Amino acid sequence: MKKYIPVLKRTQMFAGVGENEIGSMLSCLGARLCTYKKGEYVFRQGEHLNDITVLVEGNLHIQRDDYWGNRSILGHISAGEMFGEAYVAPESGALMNDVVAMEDSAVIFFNVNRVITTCPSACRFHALVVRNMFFAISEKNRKLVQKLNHMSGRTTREKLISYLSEESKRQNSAKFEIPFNRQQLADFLSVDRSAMSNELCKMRDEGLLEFEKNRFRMF
Amino acid sequence: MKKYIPVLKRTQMFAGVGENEIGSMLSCLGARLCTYKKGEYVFRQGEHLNDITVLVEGNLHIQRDDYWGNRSILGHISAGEMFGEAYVAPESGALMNDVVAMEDSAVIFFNVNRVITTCPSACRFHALVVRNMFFAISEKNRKLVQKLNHMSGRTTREKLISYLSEESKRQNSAKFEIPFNRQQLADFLSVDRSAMSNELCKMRDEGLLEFEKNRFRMF
DNA sequence: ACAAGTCGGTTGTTTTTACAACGGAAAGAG
DNA sequence: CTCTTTCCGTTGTAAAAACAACCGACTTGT
Repeated sequence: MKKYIPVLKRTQMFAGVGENEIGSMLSCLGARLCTYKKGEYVFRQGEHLNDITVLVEGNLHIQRDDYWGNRSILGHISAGEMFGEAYVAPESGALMNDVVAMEDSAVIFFNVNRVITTCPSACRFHALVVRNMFFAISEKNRKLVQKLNHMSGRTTREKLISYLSEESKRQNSAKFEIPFNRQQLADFLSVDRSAMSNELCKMRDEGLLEFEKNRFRMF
Repeated sequence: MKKYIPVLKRTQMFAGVGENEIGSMLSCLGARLCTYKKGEYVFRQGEHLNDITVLVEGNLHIQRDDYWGNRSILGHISAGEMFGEAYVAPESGALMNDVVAMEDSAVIFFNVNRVITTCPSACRFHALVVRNMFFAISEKNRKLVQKLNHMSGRTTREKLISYLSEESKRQNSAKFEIPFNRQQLADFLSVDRSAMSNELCKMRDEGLLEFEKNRFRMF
């Protein structure tokens, strides 16, 4: 497990904690290392989680099968990312997705109760980890709500307006750049790329905005 | 503030904490009570939050204006609900929405740093509050991810399949009930009610499922 | 320099959705 | 019981999106 401490140091969870401290916290946090061969399941649909996990090597797919067995990929996790933190609440019930190793991978499990209960002894940095975790989930939450707001528009135009308005506010300027190319933006908003491209151009022709590549300006 | 302790006792945040303990924790958590007349703003777009808040009386709207000033209602908060917890991370930036009192309301603010840092002295129940908060946002996170998955389908049918498959899995049965009527389900999935109703009937005619009111059965 | 690949815009067709309007069944109120 | 309201299915039409296919501009690698 020691060899992965440098990876852990760069995670949100351990932000601001030194390598030595991480090393001494591992047992306190109930850390366990598991490795998976390509194709093996890290989690299966129906399991109950009690651990927050960090992928320290490899990469994973989150996938789901619907009632009739049609599979879809919901996301992927790459090294340094945390996952499972949304399923650890006692009331959250069974996991609905599978998590599968796309290549040989290594995962560290942290018992959630050990993580969020600061030990009275030692562990000077435990409170910082709790804080990091809390803010990480909180921030993830915010992003999800925002994305949900963008996606709740009924038309492509509504979604674009919602997203671009937000980005303009966030960057506090009518001129701003977005971190997506067209395909990525379309995926983010769950719309068809060409239809979206079309809609953007219509909006430009109507004088609502201008753009060039990922640089936008609104009027 | 004391008069609202019974309300606080019923919140997620203080689940399992007695009224006496809540009373003695209030100062430790940096609690402040603010009241608002109908129409007043609790938060304004552009503010930075450092508090987790609980609405203890009245009800609030979350609303947003797009770049050209078109207002939309994103949600509402009723007594006992917690809000603002998604915006307290240092990196989360300015609030993008307004929160407005729909009737005379009372809100209790808790400083987030005081909440998530268990005080070394007293406060036997502080650790429980941290745990409650952590699980509350974790669970909210899970629900958001799930809803996002349902909404990322391109067609009404895809959204329905995603939602109903999930519900079937969750209730572990091909027969299950949903907690929505048609209009609520349509709103949840961000589609038109009549179009959705239509699609459900098509799926029924194709032999994929049966339903009656909010009772479903899948084949 | 050339080939291959990526990216973004455009167009036309088909499918799907939103929207509006209506009607019947059921539930609830007076 | 009757009136009103709510819920849900149905239909038709107009609007919008998905989809597929194509093109030109740029990049990248060889």
